Amino acid sequence: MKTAPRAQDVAALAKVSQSAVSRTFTPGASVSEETRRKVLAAAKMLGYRPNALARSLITRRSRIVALVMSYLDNQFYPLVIEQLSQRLQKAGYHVLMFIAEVDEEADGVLAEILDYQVDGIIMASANLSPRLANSCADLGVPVVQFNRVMEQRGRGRSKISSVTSANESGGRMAARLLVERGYRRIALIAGLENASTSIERERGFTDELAVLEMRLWNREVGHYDFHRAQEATQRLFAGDERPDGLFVANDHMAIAALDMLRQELNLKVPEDVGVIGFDDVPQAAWGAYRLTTVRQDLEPMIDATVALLCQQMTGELRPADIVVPCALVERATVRQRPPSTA
Amino acid sequence: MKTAPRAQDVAALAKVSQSAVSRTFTPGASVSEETRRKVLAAAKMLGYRPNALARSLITRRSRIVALVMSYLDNQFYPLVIEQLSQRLQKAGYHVLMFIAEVDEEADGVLAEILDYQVDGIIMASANLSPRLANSCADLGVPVVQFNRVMEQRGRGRSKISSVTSANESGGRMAARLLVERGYRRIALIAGLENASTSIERERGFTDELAVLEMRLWNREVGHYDFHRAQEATQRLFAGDERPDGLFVANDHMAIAALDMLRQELNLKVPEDVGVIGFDDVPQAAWGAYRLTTVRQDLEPMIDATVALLCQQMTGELRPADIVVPCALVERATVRQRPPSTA
DNA sequence: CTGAAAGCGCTAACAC
DNA sequence: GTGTTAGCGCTTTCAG
Repeated sequence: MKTAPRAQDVAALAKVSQSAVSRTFTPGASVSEETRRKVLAAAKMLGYRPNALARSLITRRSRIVALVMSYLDNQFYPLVIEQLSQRLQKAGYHVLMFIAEVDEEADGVLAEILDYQVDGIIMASANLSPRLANSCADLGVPVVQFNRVMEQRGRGRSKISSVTSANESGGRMAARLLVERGYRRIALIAGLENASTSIERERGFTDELAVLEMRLWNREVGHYDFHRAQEATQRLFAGDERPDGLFVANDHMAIAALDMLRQELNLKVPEDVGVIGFDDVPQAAWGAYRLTTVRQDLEPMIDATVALLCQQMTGELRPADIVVPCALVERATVRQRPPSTA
Repeated sequence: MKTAPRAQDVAALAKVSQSAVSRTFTPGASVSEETRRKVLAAAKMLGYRPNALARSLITRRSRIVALVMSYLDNQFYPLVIEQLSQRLQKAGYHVLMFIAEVDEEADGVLAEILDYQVDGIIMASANLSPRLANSCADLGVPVVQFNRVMEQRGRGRSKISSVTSANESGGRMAARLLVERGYRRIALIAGLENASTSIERERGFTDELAVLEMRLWNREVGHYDFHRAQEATQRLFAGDERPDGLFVANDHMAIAALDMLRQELNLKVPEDVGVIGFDDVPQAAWGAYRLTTVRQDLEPMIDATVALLCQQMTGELRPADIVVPCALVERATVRQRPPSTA
């Protein structure tokens, strides 16, 4: 267990100064072809690679980006991790992962993140307190929230960026489809009361219902959790006057609802009740579900997130809020046309 | 955008030396209650926290652990990420995440990892070349492979650790169950030809079949991929003499097979064909599938991984290979008793 | 283009 | 217990 070779060692072997070694490993530094060759040869011999920590200490750029997440049981987020890390890796950054407890404000973890001098932070499905948003801004560490926005949206220039899909508009689409297909007693399962995604989807949904001169039949909260969504479904369908249409704030819960509806309550979907989810996770397309849903377009969301963060890290851009359109994906949990008896 | 306060600044404000500041932030260093109080007060005023990079440079311990993964579409791995990061966080480590392309050897990414002076490496569902395994060992960076073992298993003292479940024994269980329940034309869908999980599960399965004086009816490779598993299923059931029992190397593919069997081929499970998966991912329990499967017991696997790594990082332990038992989970894709006509 | 020298922010001897 | 000092491995002036 020998210790790793240092620039000094390479310099000695190549018979050049240590700074020459540094320069060969610094893109865009001026070194003669001759020295570069010697250094590279010596480096290869020793298996030398620059110590990223020491480099960061002096350059004040760690090339590390923190990614804060929760809800990994919702398959949407693994996809986010996968794509984000790959894109960030390609851009020359490395990802420090933090799992935040669901529903807690991620403040504790954030202090630790900052200790590592990260160049930027991505918060996905995690809430950032305004206080910490400020201290990040003060330190010049850009933050982009993914799929979440801060409470006082729109009020004044926010200091942190966000990338979300058009949740409200997605909610509207769901409402329109359900009504158009002849469902009349329409209920909703919300996600988390304090999550902007859930709030916005619900608002869009109920607003559009109002436009169509209908009212929400009933409402329960599923906390973006599989089991709790099943309980919510049960409660929704416990009374005599059962709903016949259901909008669920995400696919993960919609699938839970579907299982409950079919296996436990012996209801037929889409005949007895129509169901719409949100996200379009891979499972929504699985043969046993074929869930009609509102798609969040992951790729442009990732693109925007990485672009936004990178530009802010290089100081090219100020914080911004980006909204990516949603699209309705019709599969088999909403009927194709209103029942002829209607 | 002010720059972060340094220990120097705190020292000045508290009217003590800079080393006093360092000591108050070093657990187990000797500082009088008096100084400690002054330093803490000053630190709070300025919002000081030690720079982890600078600290690591000198202590030669970064408290960073690298986690290399792929296959995030298999829900087993998001769970692994979630649990591992939480446990590592609790142990005072931070997680640098890398997504490796499926099927490539993760050598490229590993060099970058080592640049960051990580204290340890966990490779989950990713293959490490023996060459790099050696260079990690040389550098004194412990590696534990999660759910994968190196090719030349058993031969001499390996330099890196592994945590796996008893894949072979799991495969045997599957074979026994299928035969016991009267299935006779038994086929298999393998994962990846070069993945130890797939190889071992298959070996256990066919070996046990042999013990029971049966032979594998047919075999296809699904590459641990949803779509390719569906194609494999199609091929398996294309001929005249269809299999009536199917062991699939993981749940992710088993679900794909189930969809294909029921939706496309109009076969009844478990009547026409019995299906067994491997892993027991959350989706296997979903109402629409209720997949009979071999459970990998995640918690003890995580425990072992974290314990192993931590002990090796502190030098308490040499590399080891740990194998966690599997358990059969019966649900609804294998019939309860052999058909009476048999 | 190259080497010498300073120093990033911190910890760890070492004297006192 | 405390301050002083010497680096950790590297980048970056600054002369030459």
